[in-house]
Amino acid sequence: MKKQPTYSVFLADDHVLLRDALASLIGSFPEFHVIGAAQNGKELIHRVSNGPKPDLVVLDLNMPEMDGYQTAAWLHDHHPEIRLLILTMYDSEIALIRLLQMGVKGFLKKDINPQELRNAMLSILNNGFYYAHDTTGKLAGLFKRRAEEARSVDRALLTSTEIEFLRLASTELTYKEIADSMKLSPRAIDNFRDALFDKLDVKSRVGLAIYSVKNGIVNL
Amino acid sequence: MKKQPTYSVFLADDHVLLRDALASLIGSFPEFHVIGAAQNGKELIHRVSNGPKPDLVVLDLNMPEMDGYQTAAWLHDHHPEIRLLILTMYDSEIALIRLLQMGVKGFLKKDINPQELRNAMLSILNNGFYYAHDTTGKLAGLFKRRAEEARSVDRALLTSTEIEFLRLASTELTYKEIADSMKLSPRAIDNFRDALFDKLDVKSRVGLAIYSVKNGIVNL
DNA sequence: ATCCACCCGGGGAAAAATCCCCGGATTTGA
DNA sequence: TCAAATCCGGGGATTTTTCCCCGGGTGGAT
Repeated sequence: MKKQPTYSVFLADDHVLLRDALASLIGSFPEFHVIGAAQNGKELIHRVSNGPKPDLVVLDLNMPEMDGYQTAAWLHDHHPEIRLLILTMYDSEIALIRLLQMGVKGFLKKDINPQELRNAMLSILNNGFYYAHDTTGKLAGLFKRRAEEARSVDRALLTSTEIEFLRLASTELTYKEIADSMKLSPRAIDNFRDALFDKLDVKSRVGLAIYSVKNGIVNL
Repeated sequence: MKKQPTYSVFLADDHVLLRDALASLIGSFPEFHVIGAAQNGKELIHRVSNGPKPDLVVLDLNMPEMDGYQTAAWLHDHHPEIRLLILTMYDSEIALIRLLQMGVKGFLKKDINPQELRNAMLSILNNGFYYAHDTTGKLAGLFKRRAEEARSVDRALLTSTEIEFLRLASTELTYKEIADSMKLSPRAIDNFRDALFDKLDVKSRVGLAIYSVKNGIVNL
């Protein structure tokens, strides 16, 4: 029997090695105990639905089968009391805001040291949120712009249609085929492309594809 | 003092968490001991040059600063007696052959379990090589084709010019700008593009870019 | 020497992508 | 209710990409 209560944590990451490493690392923190680990969002949801609810879920953003975005959305809808910490390969303003809206309380790039992870988890549970230093900088820039012009935040967001378009633009389909696939006219596709060129600060379709990969919109 | 000799291992991976996990995992195998770990190829080379030489180097293919390809080439040139095990995110026939020519004795996808890693390391040191099951399949297909038509292996290889082109094709430069940058005529660029479309089985520039990302030719 | 693969380069044409112009419908918020 | 923003869509023009045709040079292997 323990005197002080510890937080329960559930993990999801598709890499066995990293998952095990995270599990044993988190288990070594006196404040936490790992109650389970899954290799994708689908498995996590299944096991959380049919088992004990963790205080905190640590999610890899880039997973096959069901990625961090989808999983975060589901958790936010069905178990809003569960805190979320997202691990990402890369950080981008847009990915960040998208996650914020899904009830994510913290982000961490994957190249972290153990102490940072512990700080993040404790901060989320005690303060309700956690932002790494570089993340903070991005957010600060964002809110600063929001003060200047209110539409900045909206501008920085991607709609689900835009995301769907980005996914298709990262394939070998032509815009015409993309239009068919999305049941839109080629003209509408033109608008999405141009809007995204502006929004994401790229100049060509290759730029869109690279952006999508970097931000986990497409999984390789 | 130990009765049985153990193999010395040096690690290189840019992710702290995974690097630490690998180090402690490998250290727990009775046959191995870790003599060092670096976060990129540059650091690895520096420390191997000025320190003890390991029996085996375990390398992440996708590293910033100096990636697995470059590092493998350097090791092969300067310390050919050191065995190499490469960890990759994705496996592709072409990346594989490229590494084979650099003296790499083994490949492993990153989503492995601990036992597989140990088997791989032992196999490389005892038998001189290691191929995972899926890798074996790819190689088998390759050698089969080689028997049929000798040029298959050459076909499957990328020249350094092609790699340079792929790198530039994964940016927002136009082909004309790429031509300038490579000091070639736009026509020559056309040839590279068409040859690679055929070789890599893609149909558009986006396909080239995605391929390059998947195979670590470009680092994000 | 001869064959082969590779590298470099050209003309021309079709398709795709990029970039302007524009209006109407719907939604959102003041 | 009115204004602003967003979404969808069209016309038209330019640039870029893609796809054919073609030959010359070079270096290695037989």
